[in-house]
Amino acid sequence: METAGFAPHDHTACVDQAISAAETYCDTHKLRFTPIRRRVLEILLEEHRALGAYEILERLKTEGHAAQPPVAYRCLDFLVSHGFAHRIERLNAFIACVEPQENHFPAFLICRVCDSVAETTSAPSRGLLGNTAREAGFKIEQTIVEAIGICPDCREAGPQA
Amino acid sequence: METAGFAPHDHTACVDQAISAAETYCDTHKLRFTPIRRRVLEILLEEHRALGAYEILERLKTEGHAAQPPVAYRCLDFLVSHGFAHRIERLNAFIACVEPQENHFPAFLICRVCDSVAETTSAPSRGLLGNTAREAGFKIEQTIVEAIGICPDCREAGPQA
DNA sequence: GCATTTGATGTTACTTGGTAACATATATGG
DNA sequence: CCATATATGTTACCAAGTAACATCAAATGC
Repeated sequence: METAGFAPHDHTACVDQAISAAETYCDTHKLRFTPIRRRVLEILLEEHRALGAYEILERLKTEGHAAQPPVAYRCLDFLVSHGFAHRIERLNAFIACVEPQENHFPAFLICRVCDSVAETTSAPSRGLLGNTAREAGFKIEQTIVEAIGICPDCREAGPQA
Repeated sequence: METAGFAPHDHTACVDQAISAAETYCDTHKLRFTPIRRRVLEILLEEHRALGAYEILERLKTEGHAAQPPVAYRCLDFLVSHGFAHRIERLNAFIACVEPQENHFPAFLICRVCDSVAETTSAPSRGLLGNTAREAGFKIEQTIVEAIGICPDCREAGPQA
């Protein structure tokens, strides 16, 4: 399954690398990278697509973890608030960050046909939006940028209008 | 209640004007601006803030309309798909468009303290995001841009961290 | 003007997404 | 090793959204 960058790459290595990067980051920032938090991040990395909280919960359940909704949401809150994962508002779903701690202005390309998600960057608060906000006295803390459209694979597969 | 532009204006006039603009647009485009669609748009315009579908439903119910969820969602789908209203993903809510048919790249400033929403414009698909998408072969059809932060009123009212 | 078709509304029943509140366990700092 | 903070487990709920089907009204063809 290759959806995140619409291009192939060595997936096993990217999972391992991301996990150990997260481990290192948590060590140096005195965050607790507990087994269940780690496991949820692994699931997101392995699937390499946007997963709903309840999908994650299902996987945890089959693996013998406690699996009431708050379990998943708490892990996801941790991962999102520390930049290891992102929430995709349009899909009510979560996806592992491809560049943790590096990119603080993530933007997403979301295919409306297959729901694949690619992460990229954008800084709308530096442009028109930022100016407007400044003039209005609104202090921007975070931006959500999600582009909806058709990914290259679905485009080739046929016109969906 | 002044939340949309963080600045005062003549609200009664803006409701009337928006409704008759919608009416005219529907006439010329052979769309059916039915009583319930009109009423939902009026509610959004009157409240002048982001409303959940179920809040709208409550109001319809007290006014004697049918009020099962699909009633609200269908009206909202109509209003959104024709540009009379927008969906605020972050809030799972809907708000009347301030510039129907004019601005096809809406962006929103959302106060995380009072949930007020201001509409403005942004065109991220013209910048970095657009370039990345083009290179990847992703065809952008719509963009969601929502900035989270603190509005001027809440900022004055006191520091909320 | 009447039948046909198309689009809108009404209604039931259900799925998915998210959280408050509280009990329990596990680290970590004195 | 005790106190405190933080994380996990669990119950019970609330909020958001939709599929499917019945009914109704408006436009269209004849």
